[in-house]
Amino acid sequence: YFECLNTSLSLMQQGFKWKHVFRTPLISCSRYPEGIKWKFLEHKGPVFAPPYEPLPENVKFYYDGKVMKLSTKAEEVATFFAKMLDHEYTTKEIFRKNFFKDWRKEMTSEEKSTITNLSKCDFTHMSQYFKAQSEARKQMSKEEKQKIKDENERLLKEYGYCVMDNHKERIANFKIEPPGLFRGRGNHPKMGMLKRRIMPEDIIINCSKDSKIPAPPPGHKWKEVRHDNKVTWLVSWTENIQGSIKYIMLNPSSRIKGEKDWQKYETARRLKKCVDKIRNQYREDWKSKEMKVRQRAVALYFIDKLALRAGNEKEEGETADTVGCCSLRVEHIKLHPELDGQEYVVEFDFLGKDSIRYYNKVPVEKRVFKNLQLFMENKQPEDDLFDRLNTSILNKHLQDLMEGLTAKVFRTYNASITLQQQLKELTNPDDNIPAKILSYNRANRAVAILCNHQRAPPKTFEKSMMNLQSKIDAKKEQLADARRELKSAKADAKVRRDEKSKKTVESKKKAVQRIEEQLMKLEVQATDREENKQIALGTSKLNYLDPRISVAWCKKWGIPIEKIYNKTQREKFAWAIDMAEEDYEF
DNA sequence: ACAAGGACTTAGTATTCTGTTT
DNA sequence: AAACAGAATACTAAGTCCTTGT
Repeated sequence: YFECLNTSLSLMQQGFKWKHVFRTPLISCSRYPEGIKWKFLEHKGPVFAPPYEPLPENVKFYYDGKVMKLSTKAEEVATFFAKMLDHEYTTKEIFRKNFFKDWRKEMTSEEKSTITNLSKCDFTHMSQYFKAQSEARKQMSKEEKQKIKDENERLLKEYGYCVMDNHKERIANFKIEPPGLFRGRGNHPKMGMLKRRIMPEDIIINCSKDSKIPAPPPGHKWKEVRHDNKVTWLVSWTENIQGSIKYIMLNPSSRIKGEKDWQKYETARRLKKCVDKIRNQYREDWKSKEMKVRQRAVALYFIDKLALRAGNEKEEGETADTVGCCSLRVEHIKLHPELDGQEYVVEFDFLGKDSIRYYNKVPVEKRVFKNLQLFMENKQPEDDLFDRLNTSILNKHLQDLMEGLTAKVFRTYNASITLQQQLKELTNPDDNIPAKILSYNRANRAVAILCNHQRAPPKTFEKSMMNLQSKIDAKKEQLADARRELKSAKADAKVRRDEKSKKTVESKKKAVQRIEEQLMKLEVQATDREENKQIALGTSKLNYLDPRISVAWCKKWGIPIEKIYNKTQREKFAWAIDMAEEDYEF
């Protein structure tokens, strides 16, 4: 499939146009021997962050009330802080401590001996300068803005694409992350640390031997050039906060990402075939003599039922304290033999990925409840709930149950199956298109809730809700007016009985209908938005829902695909849009 | 068997773009 | 033309899971 697609695309890029392209889905993804990701790879290397531009002389930094001229290096780091001055981060103790420590490392020995207390540093002038700058940027003339746009386009054209196996592919992140202050999420012990500037000497280039190897910037050298076709990345470097590796990789629309995505959903569909067996198995295991097996079975039950993440162990003090299923601690759950008329309720309260809170009260089966009581016996709140279990034990077990099965497949499977089933349940054939789309969004929302995909309510939420409401009110009045007009036109027509007044009645009728439709659309919009206040639909749409389900649904109900997927999403899911027919079953 | 390293997916937020209203 | 709102995109952190080395 991807072979066909890419061939037709690349020919079109050369300026040709087919009369029509028939695409035949192939069953197998990979044309390569095990582990080989490509045969040819050529690219231009990364784009580096622009060099630091020192502040103009009139922008001052004050220490202890006195003007102080900073060395270039110290000044650069100071500007990072100044740019964040309005942010809550800069009031947090850990942030300030980490920042100050790293800032001092960049100072001259003179500066170091003078600047000993962050509270005595006054960045406000610098901050004002940056605010003025960004204001000025907004006020730029059309021509100036166009110039910047053109330059960005040139950069994208030159560095934003690579050639992988005869096909020109878009690169996802060809720009190297600029230096700045690290902003972790949640209560991160490293917040405020200096993210250092990445130089060509830090960069490993990956490309094929027979390609044109990208040239480092003048006067610089790459750290290494390698030719590893068992990986998909083009560029990598080691970041200084966690010491982890960062990569430049291809866009989701690329063959290599698309195939992988497809494969992911095929694995989840294989799970569909054996999930009943697996569920029976873990139910049996709740009774096992071995504690390890019981813990594994209860954890798997949570992963399946609640779509929890696996929960790898994390190094203490290196990251925010967050957990997943296997790393749950005793303090994260409460057992209620009875709660609000329900039996055996488990109350979950913990911080998951990105420090997003997971809070849920779930009635569970009696056996699970009894097991949990057992696991919690004689333990402190900070002890592991599943002390005989970790993700590698769990995944090894899953591998035995089904080839390619890991904990995260359950999330994909449950998300996709929920969407499919919710769509079946919620779609009303008699609804018009906006109402059907509302149903789609509700199905999507059910998944987002299952996966606990949250967002901060937009700052302007209340206001925009009020705006919408006043629009609705106005529309209602308009409708009342139109109805009145229709009524009088009807009465008029009854008296006069001529063609002209009949026509007037018809047109008034149409107007009423039109306004009714508009009103309904607005009301649907309001409901949708209200229900979506704290829920993020994007993540599940992009990562968990088999796109073929959505495509099939659109085809079945005659919904234009553009109503469900925007341009980027259509590019990512091109394979599914072409492949799925209206009878597709996940 | 276990820890560290490596590669890749998933995640929420910040910024920019675009179209509309004032 | 400015202001605004919502959508789209950019950004990069934070997970999962596999591989490698001891």
